[in-house]
Amino acid sequence: MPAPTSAPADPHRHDAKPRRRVGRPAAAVLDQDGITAAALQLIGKSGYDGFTMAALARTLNVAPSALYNHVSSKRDVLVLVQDHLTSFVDVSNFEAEPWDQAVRSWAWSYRDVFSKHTPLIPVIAVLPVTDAPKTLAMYEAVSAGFSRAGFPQGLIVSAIVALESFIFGSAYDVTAPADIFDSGSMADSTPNFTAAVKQQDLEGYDKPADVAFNLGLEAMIARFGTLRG
Amino acid sequence: MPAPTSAPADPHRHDAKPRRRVGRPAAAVLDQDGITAAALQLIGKSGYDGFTMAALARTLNVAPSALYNHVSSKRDVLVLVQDHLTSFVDVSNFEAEPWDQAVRSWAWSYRDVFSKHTPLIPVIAVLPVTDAPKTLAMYEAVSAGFSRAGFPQGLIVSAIVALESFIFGSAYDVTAPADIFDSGSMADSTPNFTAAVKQQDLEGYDKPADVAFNLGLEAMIARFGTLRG
DNA sequence: ATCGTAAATGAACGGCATTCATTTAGTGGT
DNA sequence: ACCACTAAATGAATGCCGTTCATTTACGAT
Repeated sequence: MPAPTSAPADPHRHDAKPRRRVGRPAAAVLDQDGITAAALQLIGKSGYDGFTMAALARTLNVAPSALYNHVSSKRDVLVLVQDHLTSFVDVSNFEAEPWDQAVRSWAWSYRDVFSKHTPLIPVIAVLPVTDAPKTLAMYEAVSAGFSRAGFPQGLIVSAIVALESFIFGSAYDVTAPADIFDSGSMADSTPNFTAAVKQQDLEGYDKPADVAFNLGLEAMIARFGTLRG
Repeated sequence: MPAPTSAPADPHRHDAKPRRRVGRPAAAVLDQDGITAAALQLIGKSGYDGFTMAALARTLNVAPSALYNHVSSKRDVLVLVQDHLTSFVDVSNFEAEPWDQAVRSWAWSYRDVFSKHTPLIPVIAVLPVTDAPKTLAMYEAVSAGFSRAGFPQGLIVSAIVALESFIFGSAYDVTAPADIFDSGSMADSTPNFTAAVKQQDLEGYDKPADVAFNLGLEAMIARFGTLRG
């Protein structure tokens, strides 16, 4: 039976709250840039776990299905975010500084940007550059720098890819827990490794991920430098 | 109305098929090794997209919920698979061959194994070694090799991490589409990059991913070799 | 004026990992 | 020999999630 105070059911009655607007709005409230910005903000606040199409729609005050008028999938949104983030990577030094300095600042900033966005790495790694204009612009700036520095034309892409692979792998490394190499109760059966880990802990001023990144990056810079004509 | 030939509903009647067995089986049909093997086989057949707990259970002739008596999550299964795969990585050369040769064969086999399993990389990269005994065994073999080769104790872990980061990043690279760098209609605005890609295509006998991996790996081997005491 | 279309809604769908009450059959203790 | 305990299965249910679709509406062009 109905609650005593409730009015009888009437499908046509007016609610206290006005009906939510439906249909074409006065001006479009959504576009790809707005979606990208909202996505980036949501990811910053809730991480990639909390980043769902429903949550994204909520921050935009819109129904989830409305998003699909502007993007074709969640992956699409991730691509937009990825491309936007790439514009934060520092390529400025390829214009003024010497080649090795430029590579260094490029690589460090690239790693730093994506170490906070490792879930994008599987997306980037297989994404055609056509779908990511800002990323393409980065490649242009970097390869122009390599070219100007006298790098053999046929090796430029390979060298960039090698550096990029190292950068992506190292971005994961940044997010690893500090005690990831603690062998715990199995220390007895792994004496060499356990000793190496202990020694590293003793010597390390900097964060282990930074030491490893520096080591690999300098190796590549040194060796690739000898390839310049 | 019921179909003419159907018997009246009777909750106690015996079906033609015997009731599915419920409750404790004569002998346990599941264990972690069996789950790991089945998971690996399923991934091989259906890829990581087709790899669901329901599908895994189906291949084992078991209800999905039964899996949770032996693993605590899907991630758990992925960890088991990851650890198993690591035993396919070749560390044998650290015992007989010179250091640089050993690193080479280790790195190539490591990359080859996980290039077919890139969805595991985010799992490995942050996984405490305690949870992956075979992975820990690999680290022991590798760090023993570095130690025997006269590598300074405090740098061994950093060097391995740098190599590993490069390996993981390069594993993604293997899976990238061949025309990933085709700049298409934007070629005009990226002359340097477009030229570099074209030149690479002309010169390349080997697969681009292999050229890049070789380039980076040899850079690291050469540089790290100079650190040995 | 009218017509087409862009852009919103909300209901529905299928799939996913995971949880839970329940059932059963071995195991170990008395 | 009996009983209590527990390991290991079932299947129903839960709560998300990404995505689709019919429907509604208002702007802009003809």
